[in-house]
Amino acid sequence: MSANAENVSTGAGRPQTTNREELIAAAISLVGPHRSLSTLSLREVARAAGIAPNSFYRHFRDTDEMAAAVIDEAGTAIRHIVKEARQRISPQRSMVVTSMEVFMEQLGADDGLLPLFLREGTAGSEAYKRAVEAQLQFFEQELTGELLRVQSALKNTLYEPELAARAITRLVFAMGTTALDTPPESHPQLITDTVKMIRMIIAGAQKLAV
Amino acid sequence: MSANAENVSTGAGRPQTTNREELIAAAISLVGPHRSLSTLSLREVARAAGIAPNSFYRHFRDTDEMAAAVIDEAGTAIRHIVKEARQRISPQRSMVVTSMEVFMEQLGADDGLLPLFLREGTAGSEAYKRAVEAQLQFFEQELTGELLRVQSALKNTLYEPELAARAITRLVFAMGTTALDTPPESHPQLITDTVKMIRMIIAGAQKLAV
DNA sequence: TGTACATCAGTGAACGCGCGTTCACTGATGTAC
DNA sequence: TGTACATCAGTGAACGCGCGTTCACTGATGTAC
Repeated sequence: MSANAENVSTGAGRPQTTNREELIAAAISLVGPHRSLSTLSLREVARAAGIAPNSFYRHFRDTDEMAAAVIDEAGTAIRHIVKEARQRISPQRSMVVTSMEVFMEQLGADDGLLPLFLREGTAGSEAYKRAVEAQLQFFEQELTGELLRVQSALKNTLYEPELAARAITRLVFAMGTTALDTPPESHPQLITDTVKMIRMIIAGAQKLAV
Repeated sequence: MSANAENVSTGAGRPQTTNREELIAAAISLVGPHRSLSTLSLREVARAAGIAPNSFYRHFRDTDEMAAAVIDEAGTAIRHIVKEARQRISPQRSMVVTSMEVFMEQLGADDGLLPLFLREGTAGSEAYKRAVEAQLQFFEQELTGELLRVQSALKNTLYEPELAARAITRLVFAMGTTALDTPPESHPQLITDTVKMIRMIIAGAQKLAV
């Protein structure tokens, strides 16, 4: 996906003054928190990146290929964020609350990668949706493991832990999508609400296991 | 919203051979289960309805106004479906299972109104999203009432019933959106999974109430 | 009953616009000799 | 060190297309007289 991402000089040729990364950045800044990638025009992206429209073809076959690269980048970035978030989790702080905080933090982050990701999972072409779905399943697996670890430490068992993880993941993403369209003042309330919902799911999975 | 919906003859004039309803129907058939209303062009809709492009203006100010009418219609239709579904609920059949069945039935229905509704709630303009959000809150209220009724009959109490209703609603819509992009063979599995998730939420709300 | 008229859905032609895409070209670079 | 050359990102001009929108027009109808 990123064979051409580095400014490699293999042999000869005029060096790139614009590269794929810059076009991707231009695309991300253009879509902002509310537009969909599929509404971007080639000329618009080229304009934002400061190149002639036809120069776009030096980097991508078409806008679909660029959109795939953008989603790829967003997925990578989000995986990295999740990894980082896991290191914030400590015995003192609830995993659920910490994760939600990180999630909402990222919703408002300047790079806008999480909003982009949430959006393309529901709008966007088949290919985008598949990319997002793959990431979601990755999160679900991680969360399943995390749930089992915590619960077994507490000597609890869970009913269908994969389903519980799936419910939590989908719910959080749904609430996150809602948050995109509500003012930031309402976000703390949204977080506490979502945390309560997650607690219901976990409590229910415990209860049904008995 | 539907002042001109009937073929009223007030005074005089050439009678309509095409009306708003036909344009709305054309729009619905064009978007199908996967396209978004916002990608429809005026000319495309006019073509599908068999009128000249400029005739479109006899019925709607622009495509946005038509889209609003489409969502309005979808909302009305879905409210009607919900009402009908409630009559299928009996002491013998679980409310949760019955509702999910109706929901999935509508996902595959020919008119495609529910898919349209799910889609515009996440894609689509601000105005569409507000329309969908309003319907969602309506569902949540209904479900809260339903939950309280059933649980009090069972001598149970619930922790934050509104939140439980909200979690269930959002989860069902999220799973429904997923179902739109998966083959029908996988739908039975999706239904049983979603039913289990709903049971977790209800069980959790019961447990946390103690 | 007959006629003039207002109403109004629908029309064909035309407009300017942004779009994706193509073409032949430029010119800076690293490499081979 | 100098020169010829292959490479390749970037360019300006041009294309045909579908779009939203406007204009002046048509013609079927119900109503007033």
